[in-house]
Amino acid sequence: MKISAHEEYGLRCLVQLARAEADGEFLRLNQIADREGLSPANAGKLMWILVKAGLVQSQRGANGGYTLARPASEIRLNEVIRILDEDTVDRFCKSHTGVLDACIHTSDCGIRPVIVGLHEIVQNALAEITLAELIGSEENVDARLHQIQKLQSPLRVMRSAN
Amino acid sequence: MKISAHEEYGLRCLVQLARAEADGEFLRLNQIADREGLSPANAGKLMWILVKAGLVQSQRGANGGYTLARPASEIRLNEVIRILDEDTVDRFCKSHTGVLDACIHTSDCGIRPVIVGLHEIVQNALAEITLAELIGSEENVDARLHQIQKLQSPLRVMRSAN
DNA sequence: AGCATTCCTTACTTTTTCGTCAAGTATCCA
DNA sequence: TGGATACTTGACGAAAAAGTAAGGAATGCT
Repeated sequence: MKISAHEEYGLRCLVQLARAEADGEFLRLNQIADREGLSPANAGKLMWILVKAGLVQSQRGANGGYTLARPASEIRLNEVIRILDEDTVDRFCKSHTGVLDACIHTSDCGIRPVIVGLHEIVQNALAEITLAELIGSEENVDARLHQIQKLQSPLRVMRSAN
Repeated sequence: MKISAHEEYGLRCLVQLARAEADGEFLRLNQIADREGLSPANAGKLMWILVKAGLVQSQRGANGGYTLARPASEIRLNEVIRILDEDTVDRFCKSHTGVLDACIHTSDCGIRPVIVGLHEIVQNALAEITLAELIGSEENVDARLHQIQKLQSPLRVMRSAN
């Protein structure tokens, strides 16, 4: 259970665009790549995925570049992760109805709901965070995360008393 | 953000052992492999990881096989997933102190806490489920999952009113 | 119109992960 | 003690993911 390179780097590129959002300026591919320390070719592929999904807009030619298609405050991380996943997931489950009910090989054991439920939990947590919240300091983001997480902790506290 | 083949299959093999727990019987490699539809060679490798981690015990020779090292009710899924992850994670972050604070390349953006926090949320959710709870019907497991998830929902309900 | 800039697209290479095989070793039973 | 059973372990090949490279297409400037 870990996030892929696509997800992490794609998200980072989006954060760069969110930072540039205030200026209303376009960010060139080289700028994005430099700031995240990855090759222009690689960043280009990531950006194309995000463009295709309608999350960012691109402008070709001189003075071109990338910019967010919507305000950063209206872009939630669950959407971002879902888009960046699709590339790799599509092959596995061609028709992913809803979440991914059909992906898991049919079996009579109780594992399928675990996998599906786990994804739901992750998606719900990600839905609580917007791109705009990621451009602040690390402390703020961390606090936000633990605020979300705290809604989940009562059970743990009760149990950890044994 | 998805679970790897190691994680899914390893977990399934453990569920098989949990089912056999009541009989106090050992399960041979072939039995496990047959019931989960994977090759004996593959299942063997998974089982060895679990043996090495101390989660299951193995008995060699005639009448040998595998059995859980602890009661299924005392094995939580977060531990299982962590063990099955380690194999692939070790390469990435040699010294994973605590969760995985050092894995993420040092950067000044706010993404690191997102990744770390996300893992914490997943781990906490998994910590609420034991192996014993997975041998019931799918409906029960599903209900258990949504019970855990519900602790997280108030925020979502508030927001979805816009 | 022509040229420079920048994104777009496809194909290829490398790396990592997944699964298989076969030889090795321990245990039990007759 | 000998043989059968069954786990152990390292090496190998295939498949998928990640990253790279190069030619094509659109845009703006002079």
